[in-house]
This record gives sequence, structure tokens and C-alpha cells, in this order.
Amino acid sequence: MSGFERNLNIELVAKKAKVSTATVSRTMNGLGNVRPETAKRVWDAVRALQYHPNASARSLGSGRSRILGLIISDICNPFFPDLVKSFEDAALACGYEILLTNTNYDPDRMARCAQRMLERRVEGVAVMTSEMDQRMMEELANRSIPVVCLDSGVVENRISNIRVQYPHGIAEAIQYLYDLGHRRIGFLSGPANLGSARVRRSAFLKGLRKHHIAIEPELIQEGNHKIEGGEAAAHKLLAVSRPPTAILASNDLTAIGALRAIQQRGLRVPDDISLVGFDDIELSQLTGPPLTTIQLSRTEVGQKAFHALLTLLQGKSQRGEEYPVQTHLVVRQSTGHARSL
Amino acid sequence: MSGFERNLNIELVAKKAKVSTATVSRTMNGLGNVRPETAKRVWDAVRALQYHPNASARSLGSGRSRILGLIISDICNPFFPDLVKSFEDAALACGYEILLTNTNYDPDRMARCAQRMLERRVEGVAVMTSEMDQRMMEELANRSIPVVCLDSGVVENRISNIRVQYPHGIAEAIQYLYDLGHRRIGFLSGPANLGSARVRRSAFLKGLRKHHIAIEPELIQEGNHKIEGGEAAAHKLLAVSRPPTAILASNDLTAIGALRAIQQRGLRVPDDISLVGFDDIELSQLTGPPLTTIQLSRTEVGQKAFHALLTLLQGKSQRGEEYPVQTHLVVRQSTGHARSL
DNA sequence: TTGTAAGCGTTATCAG
DNA sequence: CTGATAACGCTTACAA
Repeated sequence: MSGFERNLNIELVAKKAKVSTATVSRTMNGLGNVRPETAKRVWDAVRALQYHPNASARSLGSGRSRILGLIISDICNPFFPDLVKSFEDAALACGYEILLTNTNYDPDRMARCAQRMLERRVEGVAVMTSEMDQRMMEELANRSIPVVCLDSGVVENRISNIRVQYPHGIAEAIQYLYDLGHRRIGFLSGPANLGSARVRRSAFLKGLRKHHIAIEPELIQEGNHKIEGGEAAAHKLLAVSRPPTAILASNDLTAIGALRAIQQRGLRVPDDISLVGFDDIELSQLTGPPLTTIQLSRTEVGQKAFHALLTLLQGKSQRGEEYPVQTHLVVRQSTGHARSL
Repeated sequence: MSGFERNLNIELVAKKAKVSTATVSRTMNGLGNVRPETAKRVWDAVRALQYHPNASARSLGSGRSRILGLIISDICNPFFPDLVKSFEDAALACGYEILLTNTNYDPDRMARCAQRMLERRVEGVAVMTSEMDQRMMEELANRSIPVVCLDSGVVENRISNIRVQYPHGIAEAIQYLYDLGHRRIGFLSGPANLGSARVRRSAFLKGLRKHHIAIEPELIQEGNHKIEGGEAAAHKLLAVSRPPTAILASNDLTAIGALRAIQQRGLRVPDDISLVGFDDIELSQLTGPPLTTIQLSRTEVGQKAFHALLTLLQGKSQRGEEYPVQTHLVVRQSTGHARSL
């Protein structure tokens, strides 16, 4: 039952099934041009020996790795698990393996990620982070590897882009706050060096202008997209001479930090101040009070990223495309009427 | 600057550096037996061509994949990201690549995970989930692949185990509740078919016995380690004729569900009822009130899992070992004195 | 220190 | 429908 030959390979299977290695290969790859009887003998041998073809040899022989790269910032950031899962499930369903790498927000590490992708000869890469650098893009392009980015803005040959429609959700949020009587609205931005954070910020500014609300620099504070950063930034925001009656945060973690800061100062949400997050991570339903936030479906991003890649991979057209993903306001309990002064 | 030959390989590099392919290989692998001058020529060529060795060919040629498998249940379960990250960081630092797979709590999918591992010829596997099945273990054993499990209990040749010391933390929690005057302590278990859930449950029972507290079946309800399950189970627990004054949950998600149920019933935590979670996921600091919980360091689990594998991989000894990971109570604000009746 | 050449386990082409 | 056999790109004795 156990007791095993040194190296189980296609030849042993062929021998056992009394066919050539070519026939084993054809059978296992379902190429169809094998007589059913023969195929059965092959499969019996495969099962009996518990044979699993060597993926490296397969890649080398066929010239196809059947691997897709997925680059994210940090799996511990609650934004990513859903995205990873949906991308992976879609890819697996199409017979692709995933090479998942984390940049940890570090350009050096991003370079290593890219290198690992190249060494494994991935057939396409989804870059769901903004640490992407130019040199890496070139190396991928030189090798004709399709890429899909998140919010990069560029669409070229073999480069597609998932474009999150920030303005829509943010406009909804500002309109909602405006209707509740809020006129002084603060913003807790993400780190200035982060592309998506900049886009969120400018969508916010545009929203204010639409309502003819003057933009006051002191009402915009920079966080780091983490709880601590949001907490610190919110403290600054609350310390100004005329603090805002409502705060919009660049992501939910920032909002949660703000929630903490607000409560530390003895203020209540939403009675004293309204708070709106961004992303709608699981966590935002669980805070006290549950967070009003702008939803961005990570599942949708992951699925679209995969399909964008698949299209580039199978497509006759090399042209990249833009895939929009909508955002919209989800009202929960962290927002309410502006307190009359 | 761009414009690229069809297939960049070691031979092109050798040609450019005016050496043999063997020398390129030796240089890039840092085997040391290359004259510095020669090495420089090689590296120059590598850089100039932007050469990245083909990992598949490498595996095939050397007979070593340099890949470690990591099997988890579900990356969206907040228990796992920390574990994955610490395992991965440790592995990367030692030059190993990771093949991460999710079982989604599904035995069929677990089988596919195992198959993918086998095809990729991973050098070791960390099975951090309990869907592990016997057949898979045998296939791995047949191929002499080291395995490290989480809470499996078995330690054999080439099989190590990370043993979480549940009893310690649970005893601490019960002692703590006991000192606060609690005598009726309920338990929200995990799914009965989950190994680690069963271990947690029996550690709880043992803790009760130590304090001579009678075990009442109606004070033990089964959840599913998710929020909804905890919520439903807690409702059952609160509906009995003499409800408990304190509840211990099998994991934090369950406790969070319980928190919800308690509040839905107009009760307050900890004034009316005390609540203790398990795991100490990030989230447990963010609930209202912050959750008293039993900490289990996922980072430690991930690191120990990797080192267990490394030991098995490098070790002269084939013998598996047991690696304990301690748990301990973290008191926050969801626990207080038992309400006098 | 360097080069030559035989694998490694597949796939794919080409005959039969 | 099936079988030989030449790639695929690297590593690693073995020779020089």
C-alpha cells in the first residue's frame, strides 16, 4: 500500500498503462484524440500510482506557466482579503494558479515581487497597489505580459485599468451631509504619496466646490490609512478654532481612528459630529456606532481584475481597456443632523 | 532600449559574457568558485539583458522547487492574515517561495489544494486548518514531504505540530470570572466538526470542573465561529430559564455576535453580563466595549510553523516535534462583577 | 577556474 | 489513434 519508487513520472505511468508517454500526456490534458479504452487504462494507472504531473516540467515543456501574479500591499490590510479571494476563485475556476505577493508598501520589496513574477514566468499580473514603478512596467511590457492596474489611469497596449469611480460615492456623501445641514466638512486624507489617496482627496475637493463650500486647508489633515494615523489626524482636526461638524475619511480605518479620537474628547457620534468612512470593510459594520461609509466592492475589483487579464490573454485585441467600478454611500449610524451652533 | 529577442535564456547571457552556461549558473547561484572578474562580466550581462532565470527550469534541473505550501481555511477569516504574513516573511527571508491555498472549509477543495501542492513539488507543507484528510497525509508521507499541522495532536516522522495551549488561557479566564463572582458561565462553542473548536470546548469544561462548577448542557450552545452563528447561539443561551452571568466564546467573531445579541435584548456588557472572546484578533479591540479575550498570537504560530518545517527540512533528525504556543487572558472592558441577583 | 554534456519531466511535432 | 523523439532552460557531475 505504501513503499514508494524514487521518482514517479510520466514514464512509469506510461509503462504501467502500456502506452507511450505521449499518450499519457494527451490523455491527462484532455486533448480528445485518445481512444476511450486507452484513456481508461491511463487513468487507472494514474490513480493506482497516485501520479501528479510535475508542474515545472509542464511549464517548461509547454512554454506556459498557467500562473497569474497578484500584487497587493499587505494582506493584513482588511481591504485586501476579499479582493484576493475573488480574484483567486475566478482564476482557479479557469485553471490558473496564483502567485500572491505583498509589497508591504515598500518599493524595494515591490521590486522583489516583480522579480519573482518574472522568474515564474507569470502570464499576467494584477497590480492592486500603487507602489508600482516604471522600470517594472517596462520589464513586463518587454516580455509582452498583460497587466491590470488599480486606479493607475494609464491604459495602453496590454495594460488595462480598474477605475474606481470615487467621485460618485463622494458626491453622494457630501450631498447627504449637506442635506443634513453640514457646512463645515473636514477631510482625513490618506498618505500623500499614495495614488489612490490623492484621487480620493481631489474627488472630495471637487464635491465641496460643487456645493460652493469654501475649502479651508486646516480642515484637511493627513492620515496614513491606518487607525493610529486617523486618530492623530482627527485630533488635529478637532483642535482648530472652528472644528468641522462632519468628517469624511479617506478609508474606514482612518474613520475608526477618528471615531476613537472624537470619543476621547468626550464628543459623541453622530450627535456632536458626523463621520463618514470609505471602502465599507466588514469592520465598519461593527463599530459603535456602525459607520456610514462609501462602499467599494473589493469582490468586484478582484473579479474585474481577473477578467481584464483574461481578456488581454485570450483576446485578439492587444488594446487595454478601462473597467469602471462604482462607489456609493451606505448610510448607517455615524451621521446625523448638524448640531445647530 | 526596448525591442526584445524572443526568448532570453541562460545561453544568451553566456554568449554575451563570453563564458559557458555553467559559469553563468554558478555565478548567479553564488557558488563561489568563479573568478571575480568573470563573475563581474556575467553580472553585467545579466543586468544588460534584464535576465531573470526561469524558475521552472531551475526546479527541474536542480530537483528542488524551493516552494513551501501553506494551507489555510479562508483568507477572509481575520484569524489568518497575520499568520500568513509571518509565515511568508520568514520563508522569503530564507529564499523560499510560498504556495498559499484556501480550503474554504470544504473537503473537496482541500483535496484540490493538496493536489496543487503535489504538482508543484513543494518541499514542505504547513496545514493551518483542520480539513486535513487522511489520504492527503499519506500522499505527502509517501513522498517524504515534511508537514506541520496546527492542533492536530499527531507527531510522527516528518510531521510536527503546533500545539496551542488552550487550557492555560481558558483557565485564566475562568479564574478571573470566578473571582468576579460569576458561577453560571455559558460557552459558545465552534462547529462540532472542527478539531480546534472541540479542543477549546473541552478545555472550557475542564476549567469548570476545576472550580467545581456543575456543567449544565443548556449553558453550552454551538456557533460556527462566525458572527451570525455567535449571535444565534447567544440568543439561545439567553433564552434559558436561568441565563448565565458570563459567557465565554470559542472565538472573537462568535463573541462579537454574542455582543450583538446581548445588546439586542436590551442588556448591557459588562453590567448585566460579562463576555470573553478567544484569539484576540484586531477587531476585538474595536468593539464597544472592547473585548476581554484570550490571546493567541497568530504571528507566533506562523513563525513557529515555518521554523518547524525548516527544522524538518534541514534536520538530520526526521522526528517531528511539538511546538507549544501559549495563550493568555487579556482583560479589556467586556467583563465585570457578576450582578447580584 | 572553466567548459562539456547528460540529465530533469513534460509537451509537441512528425511519422506511421 | 499512437509512438519516437526533439525541444524547453536550467543544474551538476565530470573533465580539462
